[in-house]
Amino acid sequence: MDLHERIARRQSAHNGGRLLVDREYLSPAVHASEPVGRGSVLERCLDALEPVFDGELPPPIAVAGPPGSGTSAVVTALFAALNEIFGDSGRVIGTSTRTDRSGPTTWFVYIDGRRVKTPFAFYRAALSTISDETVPESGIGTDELRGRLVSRLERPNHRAIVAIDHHDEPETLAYERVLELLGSVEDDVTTVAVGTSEPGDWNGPTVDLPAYRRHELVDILADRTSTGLAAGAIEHDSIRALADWAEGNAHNALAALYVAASLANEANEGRIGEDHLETAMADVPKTGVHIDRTLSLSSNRQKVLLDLLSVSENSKPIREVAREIESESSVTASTVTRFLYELADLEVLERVGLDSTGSGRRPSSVEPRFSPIAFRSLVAE
DNA sequence: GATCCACGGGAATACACGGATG
DNA sequence: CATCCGTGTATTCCCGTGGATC
Repeated sequence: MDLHERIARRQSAHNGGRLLVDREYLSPAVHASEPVGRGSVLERCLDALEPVFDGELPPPIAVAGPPGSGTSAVVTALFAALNEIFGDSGRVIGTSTRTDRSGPTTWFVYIDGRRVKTPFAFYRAALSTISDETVPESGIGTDELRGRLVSRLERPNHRAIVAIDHHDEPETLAYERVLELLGSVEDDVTTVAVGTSEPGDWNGPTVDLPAYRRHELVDILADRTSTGLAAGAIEHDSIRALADWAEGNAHNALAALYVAASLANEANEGRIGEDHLETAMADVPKTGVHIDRTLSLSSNRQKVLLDLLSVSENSKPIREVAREIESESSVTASTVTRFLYELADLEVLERVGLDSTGSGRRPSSVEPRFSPIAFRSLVAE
């Protein structure tokens, strides 16, 4: 966004008296194109990738940090920038950095394990970064796609660095699986494993991210509010309160900010009040999962989640919840039940044991491990 | 026609508990 | 007393089908 655009948004915000200037910039599911407050981490990542600058491939690297510590934010930003410089997408963009460069082509491929879960999807995602031809979505075999990837990488002076993000979450592409899929081109590819922990029996270099410190969280929140909200829409004290509450978890801080802003906006108030902040912090579970985990689900699961939120005031057995959801949707209770168990396996829901009501096995209930208000708002888009 | 894979439903299995059995 | 059994529930698992795309 250039300066004119910023000013225009600010102006329209004042004219319309609107609180939300840029909803997307406030979204906890969207990474900033340039991470705030992670300069030293970026440097350490570049250190680990140093051989690239000499036209070599570095050894496999792990990037690990606790939830909300910015691992994804750092890697997505870094890979986008590096791919601009070292990749060769075939696009005719004559940036100065590009024309100065000589030497081998190195693509920086970012794979989001939450959305890329099958071999077919993996090859497809990799190819779309590496090649500028359009990659079919179906109607073509997985072997065919692998063949295209291999032939592209086997050419001299062509190689790739593949980041596999969220490799240690349930049902995502595991790191070992990616290694298998890359087996036939392993000499031309190196990997970056991004997650909350290193892959099993890891003995390569690791870039460890610490949780954000308080003032860093304040900077992140201030950056988002200055662009996303009308001027003066939030007190600096409120930002500090959010940062304190989030205890280093940037996702939780941003989610609560987003919820508070949404509440104030819906109430047609020009600024975020104390009550909005309180409600927001209560709505975002501190030990929950990233909101993007819910957003990466298929639409029918999201629908079931929405129904669950509207149905379950107090914790009821899964069987009853499923029956109520059945009446609002087109699927049977049996299918809803299975979805709810699956969502619990994905850690999106938490199973809560209930007291036995009679004979038979003890029922359990499910509760969201994400912010309901943020989910409703983000899914509606 | 080929291919991927999301969908959906119900079958199969696991568990809890009380009561019968050895 | 220890174990088995039957019944009722909860949970997991499997697999055929069809939409979308090429």
